[in-house]
Amino acid sequence: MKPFIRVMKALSDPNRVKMIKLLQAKPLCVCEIQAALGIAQSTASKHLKILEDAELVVRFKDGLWVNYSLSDGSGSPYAASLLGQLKHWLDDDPDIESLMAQLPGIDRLDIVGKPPC
Amino acid sequence: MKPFIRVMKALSDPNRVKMIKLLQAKPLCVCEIQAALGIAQSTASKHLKILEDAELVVRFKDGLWVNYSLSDGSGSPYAASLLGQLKHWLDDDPDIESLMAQLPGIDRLDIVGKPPC
DNA sequence: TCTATATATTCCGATTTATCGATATATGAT
DNA sequence: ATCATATATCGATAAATCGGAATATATAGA
Repeated sequence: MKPFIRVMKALSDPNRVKMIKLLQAKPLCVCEIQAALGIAQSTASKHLKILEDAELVVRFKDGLWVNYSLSDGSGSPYAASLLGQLKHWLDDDPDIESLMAQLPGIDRLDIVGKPPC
Repeated sequence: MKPFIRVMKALSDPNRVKMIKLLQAKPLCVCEIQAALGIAQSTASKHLKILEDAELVVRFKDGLWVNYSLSDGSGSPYAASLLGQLKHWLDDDPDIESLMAQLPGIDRLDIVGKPPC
């Protein structure tokens, strides 16, 4: 029961669902997700932990960055099923559409904002 | 987004998931569900409203009783998908097993407890 | 109409959840 | 070793959620 509830709870928050949709495009680091959603860094990190605990996403470090990507679902049949459905669900949702539209402009190297010249 | 979130939230509570599993066996009235779960009547009624708003269950009145049964899913693809999966999910969960085991002993006519003789 | 009963709604306290700012941790570079 | 930076954790606050008791609503029967 617990693992199932964990997956449902994880997908009960709009920001976390948006994270899943973002990660369908490509793996992203915390700061990119944070920028795409316009939320505080601590908030993004906590949401990602909840998604990870539900086995919906996996994390792998790359130097200073921590990248997240969708889980392959092997750890949880509930996560696997929902991830599969979410591949086509919500694609025509206005919030999701505008979110995905701005994703190409998001790059971890632009976020810090290095001073010119 | 809202309809999807509603379904996920509805299935994020153990008591509501148990209600879905109970209704897989047969339609039940509020008092039967309340008795099976051992919760207050107002609590049962409130949970059922949340499930109904998510289009996971439907209600039909029969005199003084209000019966609930699983939705056919035609109103929400999210509800339809989750209801389909829940047909086989959690069947071996200890809580669900003991819950279903006591279901045959639950009857709306026994709940009121008519005096003997 | 009055009574009894099954359900819905309201009210309230307790717990959880979402969010952010501040701080701690970890890693790469100097 | 020190510094800078990306991320995680902690602390606090506001909002949402869950539970039950009390009350309101609706319907069947006398």
